Amino acid sequence: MTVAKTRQERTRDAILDAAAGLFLRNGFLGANMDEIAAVADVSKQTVYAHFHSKEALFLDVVRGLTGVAGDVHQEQVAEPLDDRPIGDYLQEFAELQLTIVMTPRLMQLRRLVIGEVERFPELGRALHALGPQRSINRLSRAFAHYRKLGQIKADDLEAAASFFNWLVMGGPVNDAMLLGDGAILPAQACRSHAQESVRIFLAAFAPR
Amino acid sequence: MTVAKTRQERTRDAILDAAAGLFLRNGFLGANMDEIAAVADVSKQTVYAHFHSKEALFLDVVRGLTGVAGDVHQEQVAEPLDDRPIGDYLQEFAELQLTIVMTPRLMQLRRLVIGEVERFPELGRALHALGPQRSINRLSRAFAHYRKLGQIKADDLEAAASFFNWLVMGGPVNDAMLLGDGAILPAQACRSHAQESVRIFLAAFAPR
DNA sequence: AAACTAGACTGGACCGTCCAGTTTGATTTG
DNA sequence: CAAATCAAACTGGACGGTCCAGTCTAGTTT
Repeated sequence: MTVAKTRQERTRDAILDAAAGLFLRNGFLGANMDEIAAVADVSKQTVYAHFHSKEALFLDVVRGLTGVAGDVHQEQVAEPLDDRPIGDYLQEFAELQLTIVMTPRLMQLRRLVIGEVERFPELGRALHALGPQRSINRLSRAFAHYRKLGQIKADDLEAAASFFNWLVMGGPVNDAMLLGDGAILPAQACRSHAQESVRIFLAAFAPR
Repeated sequence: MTVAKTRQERTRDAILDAAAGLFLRNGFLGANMDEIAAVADVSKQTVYAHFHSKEALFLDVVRGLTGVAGDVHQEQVAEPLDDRPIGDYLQEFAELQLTIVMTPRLMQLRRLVIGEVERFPELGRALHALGPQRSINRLSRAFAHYRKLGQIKADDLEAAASFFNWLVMGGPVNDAMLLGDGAILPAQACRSHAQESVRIFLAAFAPR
């Protein structure tokens, strides 16, 4: 287990935690190192002992957040390779996706990265690869499975996966981006939104 | 016409132009007033004669950009109220939407506003209202028309409009947000993307 | 007379460094 | 086993250097 942490590790985690909060709220330029140190309850010198610059700290923070986000998603979404009908699989996928991705923390991360794309383009690429792209890849693999079973009809599976993904996520994500965390869908609405997305998708991609 | 501008107006426009470029590239905190004055070829004092603070200038710049964006869209998208079949209308709508919205300038504006949503929430609301919401409202009205003609079958027209909108825009917009302006679709790809979006939508919402 | 210029200036924020001392926790020693 | 020792980690606060919003002044253009 990773239970026993050294003092160094605990300090480092405290700094990363404090920095995450302040960067997420204030952006890269809006956050300052004195406050990060204060919130982490650590001297400024210690911050610089662990991270040699504000930029390095920022990169570590954001990479950590995107990595965790990607992993959580990876683990929770069920595999398609059983005998469930495609409709059930898509419904579960959509609901999980909505509840995992549509959290204040992840929406703030997304805003932060988007706002800094000019300054840190690699963060945008990383969030893209671990976020939407990862979901689309998973869906593509599931679709290959369901195509063999004759439950779906499509030439370009990745394109189909992308359409389904944005059918589900497009509205909610973009509302949350522009309207703030208050626009995040309640769990109730997620169900019916997912349901209608699945209906539309299957109307277009189910054989017959 | 608005051809003859006073000196004051010309100066003001030069400042707004320079500020737009720098804010779009560097963000609110990343841009500075000395450079804005220099690029506008104007003294700093003059900048402050026209805008009493950096924040006021920023708000004017962003409101101007979102207003123009909304208007251009408003004017160019054709009215649905003729006897074209719904497929043709949707195809044109989608292609226009893609070419008008997916420009570097508008994507930069979107990134800027998203990055500053915490600091300036009203800008997020404005961009939402004049961007996605406006398109969705237009579509809703068109759908009401087509429903009367029996060319579409849906209970909640606004929900249907939203699904169509994000079927078209979801992937492209979000790619451009995270991957930068290089990820903007070439005109060629817009056509087929729009085509497939229309096919999916009509498979789910055309009667029969 | 109104609008604008050039550039010096103020006050404050903030990154990153420095340094003299203290705490922590493990190891060694009596 | 308890006391002494020790290196690494951390403290707290001062400080240099830079950047920048906003003001001021004295002069120029239209």
